[in-house]
Amino acid sequence: MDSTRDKIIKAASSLFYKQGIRSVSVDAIAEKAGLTKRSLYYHFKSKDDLIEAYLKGRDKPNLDTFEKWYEEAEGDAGQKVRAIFTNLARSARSPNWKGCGFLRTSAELVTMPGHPALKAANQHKAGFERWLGDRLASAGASHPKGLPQQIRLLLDGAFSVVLLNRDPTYMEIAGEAAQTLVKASLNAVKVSVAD
Amino acid sequence: MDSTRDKIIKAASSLFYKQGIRSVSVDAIAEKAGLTKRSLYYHFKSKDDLIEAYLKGRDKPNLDTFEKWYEEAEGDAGQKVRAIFTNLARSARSPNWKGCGFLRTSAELVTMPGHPALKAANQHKAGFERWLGDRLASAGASHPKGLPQQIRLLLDGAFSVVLLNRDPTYMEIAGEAAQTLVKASLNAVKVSVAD
DNA sequence: CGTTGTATACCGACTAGTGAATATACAGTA
DNA sequence: TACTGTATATTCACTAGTCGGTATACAACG
Repeated sequence: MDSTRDKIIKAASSLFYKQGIRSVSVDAIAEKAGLTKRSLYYHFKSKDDLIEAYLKGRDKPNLDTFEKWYEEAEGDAGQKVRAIFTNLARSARSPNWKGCGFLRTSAELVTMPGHPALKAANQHKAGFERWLGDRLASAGASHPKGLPQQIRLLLDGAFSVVLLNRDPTYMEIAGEAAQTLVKASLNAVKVSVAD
Repeated sequence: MDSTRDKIIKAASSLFYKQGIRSVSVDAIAEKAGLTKRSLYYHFKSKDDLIEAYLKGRDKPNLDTFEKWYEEAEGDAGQKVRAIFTNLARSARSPNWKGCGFLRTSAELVTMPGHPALKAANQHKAGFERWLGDRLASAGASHPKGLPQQIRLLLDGAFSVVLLNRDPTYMEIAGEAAQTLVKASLNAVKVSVAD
């Protein structure tokens, strides 16, 4: 039993992800949600408000998916990180896959720095880094200087590259690189402990 | 002495890069180019045509800049690759910097797979990988399996991340990671030769 | 005379957002 | 039980403006 507000967010999210922000009209969202535009404007004060709600609503589900992929993977931290990319590669093979909604929205809203949706996108990505840093730290790679950021760079790079060339192989390549970096970081710790 | 066509491409490129594709009207481009819309449509058959010309026009200049940065850097291949990211970090500190036009365009045109502009973007990125692969190969990292792709992933990742969070530090972090990967690849070759 | 290029003026479709009326649900009260 | 007040939620019809693209005309030039 979705509230009306939830129905609107669902409709908006689906359309925004599929087609982008500017190319989706408020009319289209209202129609998909099964109500008139005027009703939509009763629940949201503007289209910008809707964009923000879209990204805020994707934060937890996305993070939960990463968490699940990481947990159910076998092996050491490097292999578990790599598993995220492997799973993403599988997703990317679906024709419905359209890259990362956060990144695409940020590309479209360059003219609006400070837009609340961009803040939400930033918080989501920062949350991912924090989560990854925690996992890595508890795996022994204590204080892996810049490692979560490096992996995030590979992840967001893979999103962008595969969106452009539609070759999910790049997702696997990014996964290999991420595993290499984790391994290098663990070795560095081992060496410094041995000294 | 720019031809009318060149003036139009310049105006379009400037506006597209600054504001994105959909948010720029053909009227605005015509005005910036100093002619009427009807004249613009004499030289280009559609806005899509203009988008394609925009990206095609950016291919060589961008590649040349990378080439220059690589050549003028000191040190081994790893350090030269890293220099590209360092230079990019400097660019990214300018308020006019708006990420990678190819990537942003690809994010905006998700609904138009096969769009000629997307093909141009793909060719540009493939050209970058080829160029990088050549440099790496002649530096001794012969057939560095997936290395140019990995570095491209870091590069495009850095474009996307810095566009979102406006923190050029990530450009440097990507540069470090790229250097690490080059070094690891060179070592792997050394080891396999020693065996 | 014909080709190339420019200008004015316009088209139909679509845009985000709003004014004003109305339907629905539920509280207090006689 | 029946009436009334009020907040919530929804609808239709509309505004004022923008969009990509075009019909028509005409000027310059070889």
